Amino acid sequence: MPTTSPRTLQPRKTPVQERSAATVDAILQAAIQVLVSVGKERLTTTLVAMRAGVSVGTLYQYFPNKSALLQASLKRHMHGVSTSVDHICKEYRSASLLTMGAALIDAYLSAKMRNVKESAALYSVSSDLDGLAIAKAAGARGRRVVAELFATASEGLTKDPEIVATMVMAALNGVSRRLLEAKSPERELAPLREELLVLVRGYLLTCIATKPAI
Amino acid sequence: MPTTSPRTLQPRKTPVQERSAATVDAILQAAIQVLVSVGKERLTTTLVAMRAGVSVGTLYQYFPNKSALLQASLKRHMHGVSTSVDHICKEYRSASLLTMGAALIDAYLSAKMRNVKESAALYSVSSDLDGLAIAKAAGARGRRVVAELFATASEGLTKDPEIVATMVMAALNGVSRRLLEAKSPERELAPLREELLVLVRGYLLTCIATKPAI
DNA sequence: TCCAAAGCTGAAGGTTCCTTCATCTAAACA
DNA sequence: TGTTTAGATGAAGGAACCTTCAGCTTTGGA
Repeated sequence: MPTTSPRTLQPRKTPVQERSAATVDAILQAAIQVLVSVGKERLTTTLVAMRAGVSVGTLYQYFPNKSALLQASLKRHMHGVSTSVDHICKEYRSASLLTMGAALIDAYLSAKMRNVKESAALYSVSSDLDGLAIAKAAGARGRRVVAELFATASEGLTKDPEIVATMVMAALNGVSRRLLEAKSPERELAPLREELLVLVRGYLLTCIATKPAI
Repeated sequence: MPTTSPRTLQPRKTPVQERSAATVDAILQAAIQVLVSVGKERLTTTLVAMRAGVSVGTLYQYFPNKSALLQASLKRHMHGVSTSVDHICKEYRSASLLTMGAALIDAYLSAKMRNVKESAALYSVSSDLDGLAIAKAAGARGRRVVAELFATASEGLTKDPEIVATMVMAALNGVSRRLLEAKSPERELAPLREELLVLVRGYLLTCIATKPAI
């Protein structure tokens, strides 16, 4: 019977044996697969369990409800992208602003393009009420990290790093989305990435006092 | 009983008397209101009908199913934005590229910001399977119209108008989205619009041969 | 080898909500 | 005023699907 879903969205059981960790992983992967193949509207917990090769009951041992399952999938995906961005944010501290911009674009786009179908399918999760909060949080976090990176730019910013980060990430998101909903994202990647570099470079040049030769 | 929904998403009855046209309008408005207040997940046809001050049966006289209702709402919203963009695309033919860019930003942002809650709520509709097709089509159309506009720029483009339009619209979309999911979009509008102008101007300057003074 | 804990099962309960249709009311028109 | 047609009603049918739980199987250690 559908109860009023408990607001705790943590797994109800934490894996202790190794096999159950594998089960959780299988369920999470299956959720993505089902999402990709039938879409969020027609995704059912039974379908996900089947795809994972377990029974529904097992699914509910690790996720209190369907929404929690979807949120976990989204978090996992977001975490992958965050990790990529975090990584280059550490690597490029104190570099030149244009280098940072280029590295950011590369990292973000390749993370999103690693699995196109998955990234595209998760947009539907990130726009319902539960998913939106996660997406917003991830966005805010990314913005903060990138702003901190920009603040270390060797040239020195003439603007608030926060707003510069906001604009760059917004442009990046806009292009990613456009890319992911294209008929053939792979084909469009190269030209759009190139052009995005131009866009971001042109903008970043307005954020520093002295303009470098290239 | 839920039948296999007919794939024709046209209204099943075309209003002939004036009152029924008013009814359709009320239903469409109510759909938006319910969407804003409870979200797509908890929107039900009965709720929409109640809000519109009619019975469910009436709703089903004009929309074959729930999905069609949502699609009609989305189309209506998209059409509003399209109209704004189309309008400035006619008005600014043969103007300078930078003028076009500024006008486009103004038109697009003010159309989206006219009703913030509505625009934000409709993102959830435009990411399910049915809505996505509509959103994609609207995006493609917008891109085409803007590319045609850019092609008339007085300076003459050094790049494919299509890709220039793609980038500008992607950036515009990215910033809109960021704006609409902010805690207080109204407060952020002015600074982000300003910065978006800088971003787009910087980019458009790379798309023409001779650079104007300002 | 045996037991306790962890993990797994899946039929069934129960709720939600879409959709229909027989019937009623209002409008247009002769 | 009577008739026809458009428009509106809302209770009820019934599909879909989330979630539970009593019992079964597997694992790991004593």
